[in-house]
Amino acid sequence: MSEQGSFSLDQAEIDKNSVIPIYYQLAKFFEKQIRQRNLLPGEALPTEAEIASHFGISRMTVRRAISELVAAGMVYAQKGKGTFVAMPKLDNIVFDLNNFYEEIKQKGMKPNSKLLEAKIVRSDELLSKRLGIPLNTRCLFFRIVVTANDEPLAYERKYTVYAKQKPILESELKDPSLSSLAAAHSDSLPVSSKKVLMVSKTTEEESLILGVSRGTPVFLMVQTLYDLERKPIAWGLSIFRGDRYKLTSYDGWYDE
Amino acid sequence: MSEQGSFSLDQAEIDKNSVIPIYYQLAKFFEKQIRQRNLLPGEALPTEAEIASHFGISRMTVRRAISELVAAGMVYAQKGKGTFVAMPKLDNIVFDLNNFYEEIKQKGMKPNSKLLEAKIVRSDELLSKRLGIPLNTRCLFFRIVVTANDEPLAYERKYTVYAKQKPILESELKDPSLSSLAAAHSDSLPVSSKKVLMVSKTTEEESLILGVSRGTPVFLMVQTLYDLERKPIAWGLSIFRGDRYKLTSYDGWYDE
DNA sequence: ATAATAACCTTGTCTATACATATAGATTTG
DNA sequence: CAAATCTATATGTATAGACAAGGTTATTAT
Repeated sequence: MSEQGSFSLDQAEIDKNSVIPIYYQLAKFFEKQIRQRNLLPGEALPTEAEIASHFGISRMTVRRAISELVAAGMVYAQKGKGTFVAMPKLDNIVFDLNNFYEEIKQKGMKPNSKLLEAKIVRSDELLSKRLGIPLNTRCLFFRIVVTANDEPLAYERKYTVYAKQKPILESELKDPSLSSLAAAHSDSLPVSSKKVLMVSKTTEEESLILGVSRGTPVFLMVQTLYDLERKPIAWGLSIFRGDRYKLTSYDGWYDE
Repeated sequence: MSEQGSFSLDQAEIDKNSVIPIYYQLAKFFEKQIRQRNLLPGEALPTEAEIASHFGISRMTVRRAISELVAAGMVYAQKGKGTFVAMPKLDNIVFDLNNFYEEIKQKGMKPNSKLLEAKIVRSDELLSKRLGIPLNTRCLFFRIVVTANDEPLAYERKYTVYAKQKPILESELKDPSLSSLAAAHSDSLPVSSKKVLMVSKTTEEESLILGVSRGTPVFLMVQTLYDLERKPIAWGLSIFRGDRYKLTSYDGWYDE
């Protein structure tokens, strides 16, 4: 298992006499290597013993450095195996609209997602720009309705590049999230994302599908997924019924 | 400086022979004490040496436990002084609408907030229920417009209990955030909050103030602040122009 | 060949110690 | 009296070593 990345411990400049703590210098070194893609997701870091002896420092100091990266979610350690670069989490950290599947369940309702359409399309000018691909490239298009107790809550339109040219599996329809669709059909994995949350009114089509009158205020979320080379690989637009959905956030850490 | 809280190290049940790590048991003990208000914000934890000798464990193990709490933001350590319980942060972790002051500045625009009105009102039924106070209690009422380059962006209405009966200071009008208003005029400090983000259409009054046509889609944020006893001490409603504002979130940790 | 075992490597926990650095209060000094 | 210095105490960094426990691989026994 050879490391094909351009990573090497020699590139690190650790000054043991600096006022900056060694563990901090070391943590920043690894963080930089990961951010600059010299260490890729899934790759192993050198073992703690290797790092310690390479720099002539204590293993505990190495552990202190790595624990910073673990806390930041950039690496994960497995007892007996090693420490590995994590897959970037594309969780919604700012708005929780995507995870509303769980919220619906907690309210005792039955969440479901119905696929309205799944087909191969040729990219027009707008889609080509959004996905950074030539005109008329073949892409996958999905139209999905998310329901709670069979009442429509959200309407989603999603596009991914169609690199693998493989058929759409039944199993994918159970989790039609943008990142899993992108992982299944593009030739690379999503590692970063951009989300924009806006408010809007429903169009004629959206009103029909969501079963609301035209012009109902809605949340509108636009999401773009990127791969390691910062190339967009998927694009999606979700519309959430404003009369049925709200975002709640509790701050502070007291019981009761 | 006597600790008047019901905190004592004796209450901790640390099992040194348990499979659960000592540092973890210790961290959970302190977390529980803080959550149950036996250790209040600003109060000092016992020193690391005290804790270590009390339980007959190493100081490094104590530090490991405390570092968990520091990472969780529940305590902060000051070199040479001690370790103290932190004030709960009421930052917007889920939606960043409140911090849009900064965002406006980053776009090279000039943010400003104009006080439309600040007066003492008697609570009606609705406000009494929201703040958990008797009918006709005296409260402070604020109406604020936030502008960017003199264009109105948001309209806010805020209520706080008027416990201190002290006049409204000029200085408060520079930072008319709900938590600073509550801190200034209620008899306790806000330590937790609830925020709800919704979409709506503007009313006649809101349209006039924001300078948009009636029925424009807007973000609507309702915020309630609570003190240590879970008593609501402030309530606010913010309306953000949907045609001028959007929430953007970037996930993943790669450069460029 | 297959299965059980042993050896080895990895991270996880814990100890005891040393010194650095920041703070606050007491003491000394001008 | 006031400023400077010392001293005690607190957290911060770093070390070396021991053992635990999960995981992999090579060895051995059947």
